[in-house]
Order: sequence, then C-alpha cells, then structure tokens
Amino acid sequence: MSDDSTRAGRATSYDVARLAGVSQSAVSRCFRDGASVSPDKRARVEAAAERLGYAPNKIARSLITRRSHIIGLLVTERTARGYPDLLLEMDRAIQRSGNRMLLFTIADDAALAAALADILAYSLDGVIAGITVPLAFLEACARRRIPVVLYNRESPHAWACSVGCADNAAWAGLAAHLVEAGCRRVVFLGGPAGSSVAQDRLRGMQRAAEGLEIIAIRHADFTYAGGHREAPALLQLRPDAIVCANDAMALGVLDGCRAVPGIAISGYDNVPESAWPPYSLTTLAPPVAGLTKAAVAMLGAGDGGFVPGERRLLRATLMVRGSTAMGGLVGGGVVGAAGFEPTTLSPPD
Amino acid sequence: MSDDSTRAGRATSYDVARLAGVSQSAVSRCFRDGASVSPDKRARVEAAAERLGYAPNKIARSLITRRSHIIGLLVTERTARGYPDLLLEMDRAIQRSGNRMLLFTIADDAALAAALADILAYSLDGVIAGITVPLAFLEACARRRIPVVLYNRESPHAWACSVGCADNAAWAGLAAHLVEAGCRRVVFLGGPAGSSVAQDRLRGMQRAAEGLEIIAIRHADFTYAGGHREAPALLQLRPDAIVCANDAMALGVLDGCRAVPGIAISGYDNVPESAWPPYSLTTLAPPVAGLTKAAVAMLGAGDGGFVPGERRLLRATLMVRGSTAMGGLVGGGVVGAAGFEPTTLSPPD
DNA sequence: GGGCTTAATGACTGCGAAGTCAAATCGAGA
DNA sequence: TCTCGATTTGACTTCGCAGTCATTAAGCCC
Repeated sequence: MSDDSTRAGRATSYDVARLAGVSQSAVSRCFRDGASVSPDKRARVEAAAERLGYAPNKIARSLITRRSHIIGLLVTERTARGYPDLLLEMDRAIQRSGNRMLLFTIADDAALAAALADILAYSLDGVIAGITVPLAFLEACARRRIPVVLYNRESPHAWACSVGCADNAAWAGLAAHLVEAGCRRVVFLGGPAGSSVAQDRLRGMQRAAEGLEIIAIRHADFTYAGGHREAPALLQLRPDAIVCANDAMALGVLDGCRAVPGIAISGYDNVPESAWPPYSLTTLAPPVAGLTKAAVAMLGAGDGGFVPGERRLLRATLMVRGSTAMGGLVGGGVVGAAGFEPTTLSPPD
Repeated sequence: MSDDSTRAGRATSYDVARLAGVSQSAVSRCFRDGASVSPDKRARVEAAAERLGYAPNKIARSLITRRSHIIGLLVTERTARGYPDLLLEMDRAIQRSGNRMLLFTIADDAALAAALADILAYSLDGVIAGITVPLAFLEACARRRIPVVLYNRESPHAWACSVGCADNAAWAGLAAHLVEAGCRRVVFLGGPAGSSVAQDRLRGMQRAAEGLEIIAIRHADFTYAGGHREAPALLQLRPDAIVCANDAMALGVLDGCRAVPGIAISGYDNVPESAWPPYSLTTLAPPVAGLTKAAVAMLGAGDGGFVPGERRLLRATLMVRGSTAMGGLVGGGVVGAAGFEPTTLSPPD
C-alpha cells in the first residue's frame, strides 16, 4: 500500500484530521481529556489514528502545556552502583505517577554543572536530588517554579522539599544492642568527608552512644574495597565493635576481620547482601520504598501541586543479625539462613 | 532589581534579542554551531544572555531539529536491580556521546507496551534494548528511522543493530578448567524460561561440555534467593560441579552448599560480589564497558550515523577463582583476597 | 415555535527555537 | 571609485500540538 502509514516519519494530527475528514482541533481533542467530542467523530478519528499509527508527539505537546512529564534524578556514580534498588524504586514511583525518569549520574563537578544546565534546558517537571546541589541551582529552580525534592539531605532554600530518614531511634537501638552484647569500645568507620549522609550517620551514632565509648573515628570511601582495606587498621585499635556508615564498607570490614572473632560489626542501608548467610550483617534499614514514594509524591507530579519547603521524615528500623551476636561475629559459616527476599535498601550521598 | 531576570519562568531568545538590540535569529545563531555572527554582536548577545540567565530551550529546539538528544534504555526490573554497573556504564557512555538517558525499567507487559509507546511519543534519538521487544516495535522504529541497538540479543529485524558477547572460548575455557579440576558430572542451573540470555548461556555451556557430562539442567530465577533455594535439590544430584547461568544464582548456590565441600561452582557476569573472599567465584566476565560503549556508538548518536543491521561481538573472559579450585570450594574463610576494584559486570534478560 | 442553555466544532494563534532566503554590509581587487 | 564574492543580518516560516474564541448545532422548557 502507499497510504500515509508507509511514509517515513510519524503521522501528525493534520494527517489524521485529513484522513478522518475533521479539523486538527478535533483530533487534538480526542487525545486529551476534559474535551468534548461527539461519539461518531471520535470513532472516525480513532480509526484514522489507528490506521496511521498516530499518537500525539509529547515533545510538541510539552512545548505548549509546559509539562514534559519527565522527572530528573540526580545521583552520584557511587550511589548508582551501590544502591540499584534506589534507582529501581525511584523509577517505579515515577512511572506510577505517570512520568518518566531521566537519569543523571554524576561523576564530577563538570558533570554536575552540565546536568543542572540540562535540567533547566529540558524544563523538566521536577528534580529529585540524591546529591548536594549548589544553592544557585535551587534559586534557579525556584524562579522557574521547578519542583525539587532533596533526598536524604536538608534543604538550604525555602523552595526545595526534602525527604529524610529518622534514624535516631534505630541508632539508639543499635547502641543498646551493642551494650547488651557486652561491647564498650567502639570504632566508627565513616564515609568520605564531602558526603552529607556520612556526616549525618556519624552524628547519629555519636548522639546514641550511651554506655559506649567511641574510641576512634576513621574514614573510608563507602565501598567494600575501602572497608576491606581499612580492616587491619581497625583491628589494631582493639575494638569490641565496629560501626560502619554503610553496608558496603561493613561487609568489607567483616571479610577483613574473619580471622579475629569476637568483634561486633554493623552497617547501614540493609542492602541485599547484608542478609546473605556469610555476612548476616546487623544494620539500620532506611525505608527506601517509602522514601522514594514520598519524594515523588512531594513533587506533586501525579496529582496535586508542589508545596515548597515541606520536609518528610520516615523511620529507619534496626535489623539485628548475626554479625553482632553475643561474642561477636560467627566464623563465616552459615548463620541462620532466613528469607532472602529483595530487602529494602539505601540512600545516596 | 526588577529586570527580566527576576520574573517567573525562563527568558526566551526574544527577551535576549530585545535586551541585546538584535533579532531573534541572531540570538539563535549564537547558540548553535556552524552559524556566523560578528564578534561584537556575539559579545552583546552573550552579555544579554548572561544577564537573563538564558539558555536555549532544548524541548523547543528538538521540535524543529528533530533531535531530542535523549536516548532510551529498556531493561527489566531484575536487570536494573542485579546489574547496577550496566546502568552506570550505559549512562556514562550516553553522556559522553552528548546525550541523556531516559530509563525504562520494565515490570510487566503493560509497562513494556507503555514504554514502547512513550519511546515513539517522545521521538527519542535512539533506543538500547536490554529486553526482548516485539517485532512490531522494531518495524515502527524502522519506519520512523529511530536507531535501535539490542543488547545481548540478536535482532529479528534488519533495522536494529545488536551487541553481544562472544563467550564460546570462555565457556570452553571453563569446561577445560573443570575437567582439569577432576570434575565429570555437571549440573547446569539455568535462568527463567523466557529469558533469551538464559538460553544463550545454556547453549554455550552445552557446546563447550567436552569431557563433561551434563547430568541435569535445572532452572531458577537469576536471583541469589533462587539459587539458594535450589541448592539442596542440586546437591541431591551428587554433581562434581554446578555451572550457573549467572553470578547471583551461583552465589546463592554457593552459600547453600557450604556444608558439602568438594563441589566446583561457577557463575556468569563477574559481579563485584563474586570477587569477595567468602565467594571467590569463578565466572565468565562479559566486557560490559566495551559492550555499552559499542551499543552507544552504534546508535550513531554522537558523530556518524546509524548503520542498520550491524552486529558487534565482544569477547568474554574466564575469571578463575577459588570456587572451582581443586577439591571444590574452600570452607568459607578468606580465600586469597586480591583486588576488589569495581569489576566489570553484566547483561540483562 | 421562540428563547434559552449546553455541547460540538473549526479557524486561528502561540509555545520557543531553528532554518530559509533575500537584502544589506563588508572587503578586496581592478 | 566601482564591481564582485563572501559574510552578516533580520523578516518570515516551520516543527506538532493545545488552547482560545466565535460560530453552529442540538436539546429543552414553557
């Protein structure tokens, strides 16, 4: 056949209008809600659209509606690699809100600057930032009325909303648990200096360290390899417990300390691996599904509008496992295999 | 101040033109390459743009240039969760090509249909599919000249390109290694029935099984939990080796078999965890960075054009580790800790 | 059947930039 | 100083669709 459907490129609303014998306006009305079209006209239009494989061009539409239905997610490369479930849950929540997710994994300052410029250039419908962004960017978003939700960090600007994790109770629970397990001397293995969540977690532990003595604070890079490298130095401090700022490091520390039993080790994030038998890592579990849902909801993308400056806190829970059992870590064998359901997960920098 | 930069919304090229005392055309020319503008006029325009915080609206631009500079990535939820480095490497490669990545994680057929519709509706500049897509979609892309690259799967349509992993040599290497380790009776733990990579890997192993007897083929769901669940049944078959279609399952099997030493276990993907001491998993390593780079390059997004129907194969390598050492797995202690550099990774369904 | 409200309809404009084209400007060579 | 080619320049059109508005048709009550 040589009808319009075989030509290159896609059909436009004018093509459909011509084929259906109606105006372009009528076609447009058939593809958006709230417009009134007579049943027979709608049928004709839909038949023509079907025949031409027509669907409205969302780029063109967004130019006039000023809504792209695209939401940007800003994360560091480390977060993208270490917390796959975060990306997955975000995309799920964003899809459920009727939008799509444009991913910006940030490697360095240049990449961040480019990403922020693109967010404005594409005039996205909203941004979720799992990374610390410059104040000037928030100001630009405020001026352009672009909703912003900061993930796991507080907002320095009245425009941006934020979601975070209320983990004081969980930290207190961990501290009590460690005391009960007979620990006194604790080493805290923190994250990179620039990371705001690393700071939050250090403070969280410090506030909770009732009955414990934090004999040292050391730093690694939030990775398994970093924790593993740090293990010997940590052992030299002769601690009863090593509290790590995230699971990846804790797992590395744990593997680096297997030769020395009797040390309790904990993490933060509750990544899937922490539940695996060789680790059975005690950890603090942020409610990632809830946080992502809340973040997307606060953007006001699906339904209501964006309410600037809101802050939402969800409670973290303590997951006690074998790595802090009486007498410390069990030697590496199977330690009470339980469920390995895809657990919840994690927060970014 | 009450200049234009304080008003809501962003400045347009007309605003800049007015402020600079030039035409909109001139402003436009200043922000794209290949156009000639006199130096002083360019300076005036840039000053005005700076003052107004102007940058071209990429949505509006894409309407007329027909290039959105957005590339879609289609993956299953399982892939998104299990292979974070794949997403990361993809986004890196896409960013380097001057584009952005729109992520489509697919949960079910409805989500797939919606995603494919959106890919057409947003008229993306290209699609990389790490999931099997309907032939009709490829036809639609061909008609609209939308570049498509299939990741880890062959194309059923002359339009789409594909990248894949040449792993016959690696499979042969694994088989030889197992024979040398004294293995004869092999059980293959495959993936879900619908997965094309699961089938590829089964066939890869079958072709290579020189000197080995595949005494059984069983199936799990590509997850750690699935492998762990399957372990007891596998052990009942009294195999010398268990060859798994991916690392996640292999790690689960390994943890489920620790009580029974002397069984070689291998995986496929070389995920970071496979290098961790308690696992030290022998595995086949696909060149993920190379595959992602190739996929993006074949889209022709950065420079040249898209050449339909190309196929690119990159070689996988065998990573021999402790899990297939003489006499099988070592009991769970530290097994030769080596480097834990973020290893390469993995392929989707 | 007249006057009324409500629904349906199409011509037209605008979103914000890029591309086209002809006019204007500039330089260099004769 | 004049002419010819090359560079600048701005008016105008285009991309595809949604929204505005005035017009027409349809229902409805008395």
